[in-house]
Amino acid sequence: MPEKLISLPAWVNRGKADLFPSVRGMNPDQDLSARLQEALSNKRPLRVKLGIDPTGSDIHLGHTILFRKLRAFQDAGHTAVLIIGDFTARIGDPTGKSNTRVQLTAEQVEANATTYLEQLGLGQMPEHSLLDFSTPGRLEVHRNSTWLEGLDLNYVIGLLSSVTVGQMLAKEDFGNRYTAGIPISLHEFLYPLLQGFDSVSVNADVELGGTDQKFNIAVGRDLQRRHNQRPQFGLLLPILVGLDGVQKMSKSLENTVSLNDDPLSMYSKLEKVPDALVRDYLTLLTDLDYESLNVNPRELQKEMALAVTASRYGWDAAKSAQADAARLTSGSGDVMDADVPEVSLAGLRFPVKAFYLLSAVGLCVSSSEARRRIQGGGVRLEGQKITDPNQEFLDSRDLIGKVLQLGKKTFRRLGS
RNA sequence: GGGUCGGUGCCCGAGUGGUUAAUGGGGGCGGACUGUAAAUCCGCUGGCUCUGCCUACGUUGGUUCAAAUCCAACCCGGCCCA
Repeated sequence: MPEKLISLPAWVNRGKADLFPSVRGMNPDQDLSARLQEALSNKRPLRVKLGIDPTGSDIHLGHTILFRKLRAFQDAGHTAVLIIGDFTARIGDPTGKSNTRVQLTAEQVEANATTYLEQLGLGQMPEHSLLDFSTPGRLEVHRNSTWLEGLDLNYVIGLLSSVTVGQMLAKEDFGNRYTAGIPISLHEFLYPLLQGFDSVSVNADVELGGTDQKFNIAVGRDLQRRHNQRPQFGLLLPILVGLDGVQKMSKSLENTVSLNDDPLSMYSKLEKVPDALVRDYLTLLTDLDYESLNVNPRELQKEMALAVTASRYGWDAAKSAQADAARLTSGSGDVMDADVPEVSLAGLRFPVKAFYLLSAVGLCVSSSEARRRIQGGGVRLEGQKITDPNQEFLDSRDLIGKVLQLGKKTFRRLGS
């Protein structure tokens, strides 16, 4: 053993759930550290692929752990290859129940893609940008319709022949659904193949994904081999558990922190994350070192919330969000100068009843719900509990500038 | 294509002619407690500027004073057979 083994850099390892292949040795096809070494000596950056499905318009913290890893590769001099799954999104992945399958139009998909890129930092101030958009050679953005749209049937059949039904059913979620009698549409079998074909199309060296992507990324390796490419490495990161502390962070489960949340909401949500999650959030969403931090669980929550908010909005904004959160929930009613999201009262006809105000302002989705909230004792105006849903406010001057509170964590400042 | 079972509120799941906006559980939300947590306890959980009105049990029609409950057709799914 003349050469000594190189170890994987810390920035690759941080938060890593799985890496394959990961045979320790000098072989750059089997050992990612050797591949990184090779890239360095050949001065040929690796092509690191990450695919996103523009099915929604919001990026949440669950997505950002992948983007952070992608950014780490960029910062180490490699090329981030971002694939917008506009083609696949248009078809609509019918996972789960069949009746809610939403067909997105090309326009919707395009609009989503645009807002995604903006949230990732396109055209934003570089210092809080998730990805590096400005350094030449560090980012490629592709839409997979470019190569998927024109695929002919012969070719598709060829793709299909490369995987067996048994292999598909061995995939955990297909297998579970199959045995549970939950419908699987045939075209869902096409998804892993199309995603794999993306890897071929961009000649990826590494593909990033959540742990649920192992199968798809492995299919990509098979297809690359069939196309005489060097198969990619799969670098898997954990699926972030959402605010409920149980299920994965997902918009449909309403347990997300969105990148677009204002600093106060972001901080407030994060500082009450279940204790068991704080460590994961710290390692996956910040650069802080867990071991070096305060051991008091409450303080840990706060430090984590502060750091995550800061990574998005900067330390000043995060600190003032923290201060506002403390003031708003202390119950002192000292709420006057807190930086609370403002809602306009324009368009309201006075006199206005309390429950109507609540729904008009968007704090409750329906006026029936607003009535219930008030009857349940969860609504305050300027710290003062409102008890009668039919309480009337005669003039907008009675309301403007005041803070309306729903429950413990939702606040709106009433503006003109 | 044939047989068979099934489609109920955010989810699961009762209800098989009449106080049924529809039992129960989960989840969610609000309150108390607390660390703004967990656990626990209590309440709420279709819509409507609401003492009343409206819409709901796959869809559409029908029977009936009255249907989620009966009938018909259709749509969708599971399983078995081809």
